[in-house]
Amino acid sequence: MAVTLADVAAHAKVSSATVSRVLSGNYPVSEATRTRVLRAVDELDYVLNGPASALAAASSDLVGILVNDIADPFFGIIAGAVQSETGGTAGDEKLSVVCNTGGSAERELTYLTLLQRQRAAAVVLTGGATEGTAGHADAVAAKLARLAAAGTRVVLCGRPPLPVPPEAAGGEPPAATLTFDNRGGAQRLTEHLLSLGHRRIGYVTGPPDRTTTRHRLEGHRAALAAAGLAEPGAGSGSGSGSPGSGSGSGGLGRLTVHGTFDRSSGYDATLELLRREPGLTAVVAANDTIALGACAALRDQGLRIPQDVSVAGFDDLPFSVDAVPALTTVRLPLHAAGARAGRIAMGREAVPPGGVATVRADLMARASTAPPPGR
Amino acid sequence: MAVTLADVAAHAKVSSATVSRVLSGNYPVSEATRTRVLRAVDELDYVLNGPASALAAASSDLVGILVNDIADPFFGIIAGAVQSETGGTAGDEKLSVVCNTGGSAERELTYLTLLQRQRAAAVVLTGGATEGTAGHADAVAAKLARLAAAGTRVVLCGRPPLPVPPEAAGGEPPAATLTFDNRGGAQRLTEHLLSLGHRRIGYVTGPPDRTTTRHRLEGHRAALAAAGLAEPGAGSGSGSGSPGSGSGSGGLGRLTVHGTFDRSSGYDATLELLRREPGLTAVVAANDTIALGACAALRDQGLRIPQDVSVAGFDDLPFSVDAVPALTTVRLPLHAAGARAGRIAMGREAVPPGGVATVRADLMARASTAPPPGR
DNA sequence: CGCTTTGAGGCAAGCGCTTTCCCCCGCTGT
DNA sequence: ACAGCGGGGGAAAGCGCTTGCCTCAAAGCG
Repeated sequence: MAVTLADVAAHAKVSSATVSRVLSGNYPVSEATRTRVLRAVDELDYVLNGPASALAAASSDLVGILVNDIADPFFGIIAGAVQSETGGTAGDEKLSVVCNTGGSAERELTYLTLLQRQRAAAVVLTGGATEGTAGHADAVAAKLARLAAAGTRVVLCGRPPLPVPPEAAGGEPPAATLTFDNRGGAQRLTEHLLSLGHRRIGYVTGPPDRTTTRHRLEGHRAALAAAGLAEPGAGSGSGSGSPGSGSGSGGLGRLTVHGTFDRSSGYDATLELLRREPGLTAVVAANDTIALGACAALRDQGLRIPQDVSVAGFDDLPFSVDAVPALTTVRLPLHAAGARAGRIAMGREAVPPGGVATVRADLMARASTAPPPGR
Repeated sequence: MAVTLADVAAHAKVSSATVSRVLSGNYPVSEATRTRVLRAVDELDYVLNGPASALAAASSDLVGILVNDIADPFFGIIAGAVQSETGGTAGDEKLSVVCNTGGSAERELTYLTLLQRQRAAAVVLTGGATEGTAGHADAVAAKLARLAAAGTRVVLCGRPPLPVPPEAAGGEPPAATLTFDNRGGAQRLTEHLLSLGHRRIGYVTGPPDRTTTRHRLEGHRAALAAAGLAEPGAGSGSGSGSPGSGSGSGGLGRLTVHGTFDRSSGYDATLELLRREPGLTAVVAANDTIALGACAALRDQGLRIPQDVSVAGFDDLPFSVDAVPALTTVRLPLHAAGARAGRIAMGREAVPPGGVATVRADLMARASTAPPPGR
């Protein structure tokens, strides 16, 4: 039905092999022939058959990007940056397949299989891995190893490195990893609050089964602990290896409330925090979106920011600087990290030594934090 | 190198045809055989070769989504919604390929060709079509017609319908279209401001070569005109057919300033507006992001919102309700529209009669607009 | 009881490309 | 002038799957 290579070949009076060579460009073809072929391609309006090409060449030009939620600017920015490196650059353009996992390891696995099926050239995984469902995390790791073995480049961006498989401890890491310094950033943020004089600091976390959530909380607690303010009932940030222990909401201190990474949970959690500790002088949120909800809740309670209560977020999404007052937060260089991930995925940049690079997370002190009312 | 169908067949002691039938499921296979095959698939860790399958079956399970900028929540939300319908639902899961066109018709064309090459099952185009580069718009339309002819479902979401090709005036429209009521929404928004008593209303538009920009501006002017306030030098919203006339920034009234769809252009444009007309009592922005920039600019000039100047946006992105004060805007049901586009793309929902459906745009009057200071 | 119907599964022909061989032709070296 | 050589181009063998067609056996029928 459609125009095929053979049609073009006939039209240009050459063999189909020649046409293929002209199109792929990796074989010497005389100038005369090349123009003749190109003319024929043009006249017949020929478009290469991707599947056939991929089958014959045993490679495709698809790059997969797994995100938790594409509607969330956090992921949107990363995905966009990855694309800017993998996308329609003349020459070796790749098509990027963005897959919404919703943060579920199960769907992650599904998509990974789908991408494996397409023989994707590379896969970039972003977002926190869900650790909840025990078997899945391992299954994901195993799948990634298999993808890597099949020649797909695997890059993790903004998630912790894969556990090194015990059997192949010496081998190449199956995935290049760009991990954000969530722990350090969170720690610096809370230190900032402490140095302003805050002592009653509430914390609104993300979903308990995300590593991102856990690492940020650990940083927060480390800062608290260093100031001699360890919360009761909080097992301060220790080993990151043991998933099993409890489904999450146990063991949190009185000033820590779990939420999801969205605005309304930030709103509700802040109300809850206020109920538990009316004398709160600061609220730290696990991300900017939660912080926005926190601001709304505080304002609805008649509290002024930052005069009565300071608020801080994490991520430094574009809207944060426009919040009123401008939000103190921790900047994650999402675009830069995504772009780097994209370059690694394209094989244009070397994998960081050891397979893992930590991306810095800088404190952005802005107007939403100030000394507590007492001082 | 990889496990193939034949390997599975050998392992299960059946022919490869049978394995294929078991996997595709559209052919009667006895229960005993099916389990045997499935077991073999499992044991060998077999993954179908997508390209080979697509080649043989002459169809693929890719859906393309073209957006201007995936990092922009406007597009992120639509893309996410499309995916929720086309994505990993058990059974006929499709992989969605998100392509950032950056609003350039040229890149749009590039991606369309790439998708055509992949024999995509469907393509959803969002975002305003750039009309600037004359030939490209036609080329895009022609390409879409060709895609449609080749069996790819084409859906336009949030952009105007394709011009009906003169030759095939009676035929099926090549694309199903979901178009936002930008003109009507903008008109209602400006009417709202007028009814509050505003007369000196500044307008910050988007890029001049987008239909979205134009339609919103037309609605704004229609409202102005109806109130007897037509701006000098503004050819009030008339025919939408003639692209050629001028590259855009001519013909705008004194109170209209062009920007791009981003925050900083909103900031700059608002400053410019203030310079031109210090007595301004309201600023209408072509979208929420611009409005945020406008708010920042006004605030930096010591003006209060809404007591001194009212501000309104368009789109009702999630952050708009959290702006301080909450932003008056026009709500576009992005998620619903995207989901519907996805369903149409999957062939699960009928194309609207005539091929075109208009999606409503409702005024959301919030705290950022109030009567002007005089009254 | 022999013959037709029917369901399950095998055979093999491609799908449209890439790529390995190989050949042909014109050029250089001696 | 002839063997040698190298570059441009053709023939054809797959790549791994889907599917039309056919076979075979068990079941249904008169």
